[in-house]
Amino acid sequence: MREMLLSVDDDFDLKRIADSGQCFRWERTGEEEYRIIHTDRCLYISRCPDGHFLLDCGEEEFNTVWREYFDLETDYRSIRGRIEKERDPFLYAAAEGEKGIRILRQDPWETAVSFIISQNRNIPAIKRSVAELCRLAGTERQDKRGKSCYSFPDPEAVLSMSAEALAQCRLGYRDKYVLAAAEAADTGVFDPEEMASLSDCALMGRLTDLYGVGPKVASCIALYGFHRTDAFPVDTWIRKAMKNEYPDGFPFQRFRPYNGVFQQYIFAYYRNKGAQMQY
DNA sequence: AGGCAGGCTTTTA
DNA sequence: TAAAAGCCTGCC
Repeated sequence: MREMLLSVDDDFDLKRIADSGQCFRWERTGEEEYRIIHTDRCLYISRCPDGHFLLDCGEEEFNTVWREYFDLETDYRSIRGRIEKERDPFLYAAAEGEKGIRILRQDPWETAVSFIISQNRNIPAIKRSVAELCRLAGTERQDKRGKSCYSFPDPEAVLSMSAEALAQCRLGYRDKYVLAAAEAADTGVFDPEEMASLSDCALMGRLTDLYGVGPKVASCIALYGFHRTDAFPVDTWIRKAMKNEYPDGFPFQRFRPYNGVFQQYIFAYYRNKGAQMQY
C-alpha cells in the first residue's frame, strides 16, 4: 500500500476543517484520522503525534490531486497576519481560536448541489442527505481498505433518479432545485470550466440565476467550489456575528481578497461559541 | 422598482 | 417547540 508522510509548515487542522461546514463528505475514521472523498478519489489522512500527516497515497497523486485540494500553496498564516489584534480583538480571537481552517478547492458541481441542499438545515441533516444521494445515484467502489465509497452522482445520474429514490434523500422542497441544477449542468447552462473564467461578480450573477440559489448559497458555491476567497456567505450565524461585533459594518476593504477566509473563522467561532453560551 | 410576509420539508437539540 | 450555512412567490 502506498503511503507518504507530509509536513505542513502552515495552518492545517483536520478536525477544524472537517467541522467547518464547507465539506459534507469528510468522515472521521479515527482519533486523528479522516476519510476524504474528492471527485473520483478517496484518501485516508491522519495526523501523527509528531505533527506530520500520514496519507495513503503516493507522491504523484499527492502532487497532482491533494496538494491543490487542500490549497497547500496558500499561506493562511500570513492571511491571519493581516488582523491587527488591537484594532479588531474579536476577529483576532476568532482566527486564533479556529486557526487551522483552510478553504478546500472542491468540485464545483458537488459544491453547488451540496449547498442547495444545505439551505434552512443544520449540518448533520445536510450530511445525511448528501450521503444518501451518493449512495443511491453515485457509483460504488471499494476504497483502499475495502470499504464502500460512493462517487458524487453526475448531473445525468441525478436526472435519472426515480421519485422514490429522490424522496429517500429527504431533500424536502429542495428536490426541485437539485433537479433544476442537474438540468442546467446537463444542458451546459451550468458549465464550471466556462464559469471559472468569469469575474467574481459575473460568477455570482450566473449562480443566482439557478433556481433555488440565492445570495447565500451562491456565495458558498463561489467560495468553496470556485475558490473565490473574497466571497462572503451570510447565514444566520454570520448575521448574528455582524450584528453583535460589527454594528458599523465589516471592514471588507481591509481584507480583500480574503474576506471569505475571515468569514470562515467567524462562522466557526460563533457556532462553537453558541454551543456553549446560547446565542 | 424594491422590500416584506408567509410558506416550504425535514431534522436536530 | 424553535431553529437550522434560505429562497420563492405574491403583495404592496
